[in-house]
Amino acid sequence: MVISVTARDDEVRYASSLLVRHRKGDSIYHQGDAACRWFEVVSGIVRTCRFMADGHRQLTGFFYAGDVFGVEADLYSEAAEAVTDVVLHSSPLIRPGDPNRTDSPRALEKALQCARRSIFLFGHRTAANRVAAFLITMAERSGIQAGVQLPMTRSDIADHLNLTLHTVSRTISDFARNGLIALHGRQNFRILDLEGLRVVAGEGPEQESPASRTEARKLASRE
Amino acid sequence: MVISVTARDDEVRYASSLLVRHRKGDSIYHQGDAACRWFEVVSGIVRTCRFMADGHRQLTGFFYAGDVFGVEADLYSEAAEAVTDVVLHSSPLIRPGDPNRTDSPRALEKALQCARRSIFLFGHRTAANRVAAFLITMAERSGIQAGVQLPMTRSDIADHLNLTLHTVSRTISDFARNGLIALHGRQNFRILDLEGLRVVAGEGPEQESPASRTEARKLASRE
DNA sequence: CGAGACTTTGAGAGCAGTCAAATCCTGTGG
DNA sequence: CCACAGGATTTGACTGCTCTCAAAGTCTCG
Repeated sequence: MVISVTARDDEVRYASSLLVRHRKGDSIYHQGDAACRWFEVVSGIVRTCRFMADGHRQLTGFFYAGDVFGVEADLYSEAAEAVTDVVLHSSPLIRPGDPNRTDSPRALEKALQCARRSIFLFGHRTAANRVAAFLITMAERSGIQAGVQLPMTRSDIADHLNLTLHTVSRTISDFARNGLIALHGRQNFRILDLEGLRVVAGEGPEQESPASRTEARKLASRE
Repeated sequence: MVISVTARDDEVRYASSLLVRHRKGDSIYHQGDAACRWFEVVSGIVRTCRFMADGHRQLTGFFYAGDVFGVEADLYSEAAEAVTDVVLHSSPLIRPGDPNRTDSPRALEKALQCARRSIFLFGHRTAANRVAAFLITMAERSGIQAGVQLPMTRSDIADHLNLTLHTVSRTISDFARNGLIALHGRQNFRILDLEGLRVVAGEGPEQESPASRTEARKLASRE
């Protein structure tokens, strides 16, 4: 069942369930829109972002197949955009005349899981910590070790990790120089040394000795 | 209904609902424990924290009266501790012989709301941004403008904002010197200039001009 | 092949972390 | 009631990591 998202009438708006397609770069909903539907990613990748008063962008999450976004109470507090071409499964949050939410606990749990993942990333202190943790997460989510895709731009990654795109770029280049990963083009990499990457992320076996932290820093430092 | 939390038998463990008391500093559950119950704060304040492999602590959230924590799927991914003496309302996540979760969508929504608040804080770039946003949040949650309590230590705040306790202390002192807030002892403050604080947080009216950012920096800078 | 966007790299400045020490509080014991 | 011990907080000096500003390089799409 595929219904164009341009339809506006309530019949479609409140259809219990529909599939929606969006092209890369499209906006799915805007920050401040009335929150009437929630989404589950069928294929492709979505990003949610919030625009701050000073003009800078915070990227609150990336959503892959199976992930849930748009579960909000009143207004969407963040925008959702398609990172790649996407297919979404969309359901109403509230039906007309029915004050009960129709989002299942399962959807909420998934949304919570995604939120926790974002919080976890921010627990890492340095740029190397955060980028390493991000790359590991990407590899785990894609399920493959070789040929992991990074479909988002460096700028997206930067706004997600609260760094600048320069720092992200430098750090990724350093990882490649130090043999932790191998880059194949801009948006494709392979992890060469998962243990080393975990140590740089601050999640490694880490003997708790001050020496090992110095070690991790050396690995992550340029040259 | 008050039942001591030291009881271990299943009758209590799976009681549909009970009140629990904890003293300041007590651990409510540990990272890695089997997640069998979730909690709603009746009074007092709770913090959840995750201990990273390198020994540093990430404080994932503060929970006030009405907030929900401990809603997790399998194991608790973070520890929960009492910041002050607390009273909690506790309910089982799963009942024996009943594979369905008993946490209501409402509890999940609250947990999600708390998670979003944490993510929001991290969207702020500088130390001044984050501390200002944190203080505003604290004031809003306490509902009062004057005499806002900061029951957690500077170290707690630092681990929550991903800063050091030194930077937190310096920044708060700067705010006081610049007339944005007034400190009354260590754990009590009053907002003197909410608009100014919002500007420093990067959430102010902010004319979008480069000048205003410089302005905010000056306000936040020492001297 | 060319235009444009995205990415990489470099140099310098500024902000936050580290190390160190002084000061302030709080609870305890005399 | 006061002195004291211990922890928490504040402050200072310095280092180093990340941001800013700038420019060159690379990839993609028409």
